[in-house]
Amino acid sequence: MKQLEIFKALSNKTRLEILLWLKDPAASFPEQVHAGFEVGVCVGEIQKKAGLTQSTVSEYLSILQRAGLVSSTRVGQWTYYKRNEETFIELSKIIESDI
Amino acid sequence: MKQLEIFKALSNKTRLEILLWLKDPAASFPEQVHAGFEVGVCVGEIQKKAGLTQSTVSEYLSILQRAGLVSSTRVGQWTYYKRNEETFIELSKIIESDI
DNA sequence: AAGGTATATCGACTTTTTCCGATATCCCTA
DNA sequence: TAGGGATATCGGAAAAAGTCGATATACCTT
Repeated sequence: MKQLEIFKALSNKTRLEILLWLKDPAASFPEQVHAGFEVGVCVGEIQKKAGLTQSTVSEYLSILQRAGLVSSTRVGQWTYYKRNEETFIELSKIIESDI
Repeated sequence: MKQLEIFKALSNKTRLEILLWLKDPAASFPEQVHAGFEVGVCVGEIQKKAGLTQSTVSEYLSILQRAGLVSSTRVGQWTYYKRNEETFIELSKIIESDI
């Protein structure tokens, strides 16, 4: 686990918000037409909620993904992102003992 | 607890190293002449070990302090910094449940 | 095959962070 | 109270991150 990359990914207000939204997609986003929330939430929905441009949000999601905090699944023309809970658990342990 | 500020403070290689060194000062620094390690480690020792300028290290320490990760004690002309373990514990809990 | 929609990538500009040298402040001792 | 040592603060140059609009790519539908 590359802690530094994770902390950098978490050092941005919008990215922290995205992670929170993804914690409870049903509460945070309107119903998705093309897939249930099990696969995650598509970029477009996240973008609308974040209020930044499509390119910025896409970039943010790949920063979160490179840090291992989310993972993505492509389904048709949509890419769905969801949280990677194992990374959060690992991170919490690292903070308890390795930092 | 201001998570964003904490994550920013942790987003730097040298600052992470400093926190690690402060975890076991006796193993990381030469014996201090003017005080035992209970009060912390003085800026000069940290600076030597970090290999950056005095001003940079002083600045880094205050970033860590503003984030609540370390605290300082002035004794004579020395300022001793030590870890604030409660913040690390809190942070680990926040990651488990609030992020 | 063509057009449309969703996402990713690129290039540019702005803002923030990194890190330095110089200087100021604080405190000790002669 | 003057000089010296330790730390803090200031101002700036360079590098990185934030953010955008434009364009490319991928895929779906007709």
